[in-house]
Amino acid sequence: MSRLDPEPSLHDEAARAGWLYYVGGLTQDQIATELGVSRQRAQRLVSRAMAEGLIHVRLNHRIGACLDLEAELCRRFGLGRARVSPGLGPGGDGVRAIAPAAAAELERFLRMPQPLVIGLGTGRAMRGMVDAMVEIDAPQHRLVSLIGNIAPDGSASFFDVVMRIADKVRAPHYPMPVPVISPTPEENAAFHALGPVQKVVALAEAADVILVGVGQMSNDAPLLADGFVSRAELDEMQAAGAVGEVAGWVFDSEGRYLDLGTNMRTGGVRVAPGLDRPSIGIAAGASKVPAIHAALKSRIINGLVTDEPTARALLDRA
Amino acid sequence: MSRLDPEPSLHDEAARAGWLYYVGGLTQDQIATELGVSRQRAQRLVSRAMAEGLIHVRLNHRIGACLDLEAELCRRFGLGRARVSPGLGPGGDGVRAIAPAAAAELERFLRMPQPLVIGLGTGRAMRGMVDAMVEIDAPQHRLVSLIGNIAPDGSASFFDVVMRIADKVRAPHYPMPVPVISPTPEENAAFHALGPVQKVVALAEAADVILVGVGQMSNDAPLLADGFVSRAELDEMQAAGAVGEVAGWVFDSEGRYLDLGTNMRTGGVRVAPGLDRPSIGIAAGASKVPAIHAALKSRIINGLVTDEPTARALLDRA
DNA sequence: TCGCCTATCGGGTAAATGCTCACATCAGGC
DNA sequence: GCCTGATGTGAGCATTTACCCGATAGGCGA
Repeated sequence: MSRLDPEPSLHDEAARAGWLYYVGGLTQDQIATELGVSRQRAQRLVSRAMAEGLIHVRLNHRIGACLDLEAELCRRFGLGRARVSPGLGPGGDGVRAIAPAAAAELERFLRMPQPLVIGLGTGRAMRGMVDAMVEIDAPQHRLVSLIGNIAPDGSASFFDVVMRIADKVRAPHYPMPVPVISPTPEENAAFHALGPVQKVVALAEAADVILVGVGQMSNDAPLLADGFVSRAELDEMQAAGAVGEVAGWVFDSEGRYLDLGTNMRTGGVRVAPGLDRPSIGIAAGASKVPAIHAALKSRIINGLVTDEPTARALLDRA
Repeated sequence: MSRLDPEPSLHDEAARAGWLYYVGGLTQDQIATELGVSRQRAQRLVSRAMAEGLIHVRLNHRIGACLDLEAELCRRFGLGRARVSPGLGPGGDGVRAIAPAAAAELERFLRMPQPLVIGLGTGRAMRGMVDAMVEIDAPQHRLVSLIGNIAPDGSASFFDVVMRIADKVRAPHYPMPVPVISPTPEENAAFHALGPVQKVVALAEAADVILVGVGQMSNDAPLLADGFVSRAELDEMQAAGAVGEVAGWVFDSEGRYLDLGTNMRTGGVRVAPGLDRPSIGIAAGASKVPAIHAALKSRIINGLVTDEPTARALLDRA
């Protein structure tokens, strides 16, 4: 039936194979016949469709245990909103578990008709969220990055969360044109003195909704791994009680931002504790529990998307 | 089907197994270990999760060939909206193919903030649509059935599309409290003279959006199979040129409603040709091509959700 | 033009999956 | 008390899938 098509692209073919497999329930053998390719190619197309995120799978059932955890999180931390995904077992990846729930949460805001300014952080969890979301037309909103988009080594691949979302929803987006962390406080101040930067900062500070990842500050902190902070500086901040960071801003176990280390040179805007607007953390994983707990305590975040084991650990702590 | 016997723990377990399998990518063996059950049970839970629609799969890529068909359908029939799903191959089931697309279409309307009156037909395609849709809170809308909900044999299982949707979106719904087809025109008129019926009819006639299946009127017409029309009457209507029906109202190959047969005794409201509001047909299958074509010609429907082979057949015909 | 390098292909195979069947359990009726 | 049908369970087995590997073709620089 697709014999008349001039040249279906690889993506088209993969999408079709995935469709036949997951929706149609055909075997890969049947797909191979249908598409006129070998079994092996059909198998590759199917797995490619999945790997490239052409196929979206969602769970349409709220598991009781997760609902209970959500209610308890809301109660214990006074949250406006909590979503708990089922865990993926011992070897499971927290980000993978929460990505669909985070995407649903983002989509919820995107589908609101009134124009919103949506402030966004970065990180693996945010990236997972983007990959899991579907395309929606929502040009009424504005997407603003809370964090600088200039990395020390110039690589920007890590910071395209805002761009990728904007791409999927066809909404205007505002990257923060400053270094994530400048070499000196002076340079950081110089950047922030620029008119265009101030405009983006003002927009970010007025964000109606904030979605951020939460980073931990132990010895394998992402800030260290990605080269934003030196070992010595990490030691200094740890000594001062650092347990986590949101949008690059480091805080202690009570969720108070520190006045030292990289916090003196971090670009972009910090999420103010105790906002009345939604400020939702997207984070899961045993190592992040102290960081999430601190951010919840001081209400840097007033909403949370996490997974089952992390939720349990947070509640055990309180 | 299992709506009446709620088994929360079983559902939870199935949902969890499906989650681990489809989202987590675990093998059934690992799931069995994780959940502490036998592999066979894990397998059954996974397949149950799929069968009961706990797991939703959607294709997040518009295949080029389908987009082309959509554009061509819109152009050729002056449609406001057309959606074409990839076909499912020779043995494929059209309803299964279009269910996700139809669900997405319905969800699009449901997510609109302004209150809508949504008129709905029945049939396998509509039923598939409901099963494929996710739960959304949309209490601002009203769902009204276009077709009577009293079957000749009293069974109502076929007519709970509106109820099921209302269930999923927690919106008020208005069944049409008349027989689908009354034994005599007089009885039908008597029903329609009742105050409450007139209110529902008025609501249905003012519907902002209409979603209907399209039935065919050949010798294996659903109206005959379900006992709404006798063989003799079907013959009579076929002789008069009947090729299809929408919400029980039979029309000829030009999409003109007939003035004979069951049309004299059909309850509910007929979809007026040439409405300016969206009137979307949900239908696929080779046997329905003449019926769909007729409905499109007279603009009983001005939008269409169908699958690839049906779309091609419709275009070949024009 | 040659030769290398990379991506893809198809065959083969071990692992994973789903299906059927025989049996256990249990509630309800005679 | 015993039958009986419905429902669920585990084992075995055929089918299907995922992955490894050598072969091959096309791109690209020398």
